[in-house]
Amino acid sequence: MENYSMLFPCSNSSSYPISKSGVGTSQHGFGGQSSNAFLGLRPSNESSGSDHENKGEGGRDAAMLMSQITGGINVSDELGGLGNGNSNGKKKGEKKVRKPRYAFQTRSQVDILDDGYRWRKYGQKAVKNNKFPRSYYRCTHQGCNVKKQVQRLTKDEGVVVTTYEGVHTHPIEKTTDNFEHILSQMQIYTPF
DNA sequence: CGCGTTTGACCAGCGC
DNA sequence: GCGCTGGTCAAACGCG
Repeated sequence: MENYSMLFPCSNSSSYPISKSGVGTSQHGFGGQSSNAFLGLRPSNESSGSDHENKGEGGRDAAMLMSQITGGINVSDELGGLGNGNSNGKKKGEKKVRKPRYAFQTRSQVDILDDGYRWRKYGQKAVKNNKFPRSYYRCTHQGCNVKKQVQRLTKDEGVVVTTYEGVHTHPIEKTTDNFEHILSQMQIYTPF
């Protein structure tokens, strides 16, 4: 994963100069943890197999726009009933099916990128080797189980790493005029 | 009052 | 087996 090709090589957005220094996250291992890839994600090629959930409403999904960075990793199955009464979040005996995750980093003053969807924060954790906490968000749309994690890099406080998990099953909720602007800030890497 | 955030606790996976 | 860490829950709280 050392080789991430930049799909959106930071256009010359004047207001948000992107330093190439903070780019090679994989080299630094994201705070020194696993050398695998983004946030410990592993690049894999089985993502194609998960098309049962990849129907992204005509590609409006932000994660799809960002294109895939880290391949599908198997997370906990349908995420469905984690906690609801069911003590065991996972079923025994069943192999866990992970949803593909898409990670990208942006240089932004704010942690929360307004990608047009409504997110509800459901957790925050201090991460090892990182002085900034990681925030966990879930899409508030009914039936949509998309999650995302937002974390700021210790090495470069201006860089925010967002990891999407899953694909939205509904159209975008509000138009984001500044979405292009966000895209212009984005640096995306794909394992090739 | 409804919705979203905060925060501590809990649980499971993984490495040693 | 134990401890660490990441991920999630859920009650309390805040804000519009």
